Amino acid sequence: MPKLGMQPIRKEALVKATIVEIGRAGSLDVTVAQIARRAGMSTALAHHYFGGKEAIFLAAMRHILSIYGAEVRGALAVAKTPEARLDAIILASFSAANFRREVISAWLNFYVLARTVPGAQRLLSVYQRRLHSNLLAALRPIAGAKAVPLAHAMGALIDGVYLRAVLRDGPPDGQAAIEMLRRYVAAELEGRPE
Amino acid sequence: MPKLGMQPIRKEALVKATIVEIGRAGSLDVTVAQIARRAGMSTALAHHYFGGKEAIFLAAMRHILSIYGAEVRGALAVAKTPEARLDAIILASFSAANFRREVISAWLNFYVLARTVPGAQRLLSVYQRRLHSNLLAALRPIAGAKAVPLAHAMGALIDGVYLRAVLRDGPPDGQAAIEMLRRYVAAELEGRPE
DNA sequence: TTTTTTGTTGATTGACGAGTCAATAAACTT
DNA sequence: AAGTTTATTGACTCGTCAATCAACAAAAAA
Repeated sequence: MPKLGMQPIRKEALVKATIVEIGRAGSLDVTVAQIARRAGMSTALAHHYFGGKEAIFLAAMRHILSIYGAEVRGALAVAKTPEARLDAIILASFSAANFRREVISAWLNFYVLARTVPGAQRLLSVYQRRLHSNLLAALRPIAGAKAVPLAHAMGALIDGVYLRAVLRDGPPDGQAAIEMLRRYVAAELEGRPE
Repeated sequence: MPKLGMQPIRKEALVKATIVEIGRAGSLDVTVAQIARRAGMSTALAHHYFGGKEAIFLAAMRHILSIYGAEVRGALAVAKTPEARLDAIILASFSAANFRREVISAWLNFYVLARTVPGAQRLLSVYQRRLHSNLLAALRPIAGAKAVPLAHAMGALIDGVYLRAVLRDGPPDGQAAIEMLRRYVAAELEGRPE
């Protein structure tokens, strides 16, 4: 029963299954068989479409980062003031779509993957640079010379909150994370400038 | 030529070798054979002394956390004011001993390990609770009601800085990290209290 | 001196997992 | 209708690795 045009459907199913399985396992120790089973196909088919495990992982990572990127872009598009833009980035970073157990778990493991696989390293760098430049663009008009160090600190803080969310059990608290970030920004901005 | 009292020596060698190997590999995908070879013994001996791979990992993790803990304790002992205590924690967190490539890499991977292995989870929780209570004790007298959220944020920020250090290549910049933390604390504290 | 304890390893086992292949089948092309 | 491309899988290969075992050696205890 070979219906045609299966490729994109299968690939998407595999990518989503990969994220779920990494979330479940809590590590990259996930077999192609597990992923394929969850996606409802044989391991051979998974290999057929992606060529190898690493390619599957990279596709899953790209998927997560692209969703995050799209969400940030969307929120930035409607934000008119620098303050609103900054808040948009914060909100997108901890939105229900991104700040979910499995996604965070996958994201942590992609950090580990980036230590080994150059492709993953590159993807993560892109994400970090984009985050940084978005933060900087929003901060420059309102934070003056503080903008650069503040952007760095915010990036690190966001990553740190993600990291900690993964360890606690129970659902991650996006609202608390958002408040933590807002509080920090407010503290830095209300001080005397320069 | 069985000299006696080898156990502690062998164990220590294995623990150190484990940290090095995890740092090199950038992941927990390290074989017992690799660890044993670096420690200068056979795999069978490694199993003999530790019983299994997981126990070796846990011992390595305990080792890293205990060094960090000792350093914090030492620095706190000589700090007299709350400000000095806070700074002591910051300094210890990014000291030359702890803020090293292999150690950071191992530490990141222990975070991943904690998602799977209850023993690792427990160790990490202990570390986090201790860090939090140390921060809180130092902050309470100088930050008032802000102390609790500030302590949470500092913990997350420290973790985030660690996380980011692992991705950049080249040696991690402890000085920059220290300045980031100090700047953060200063910003939060200089605002009007409460 | 026999026995027990501690140290040590080469060789082996047993499991598991990534990737390949050959084969089957249905759709599209010519 | 014959040929080609796409979809799909069960079975297999090959490598790796954690863990175990049997054996040997030397020190300490009996």
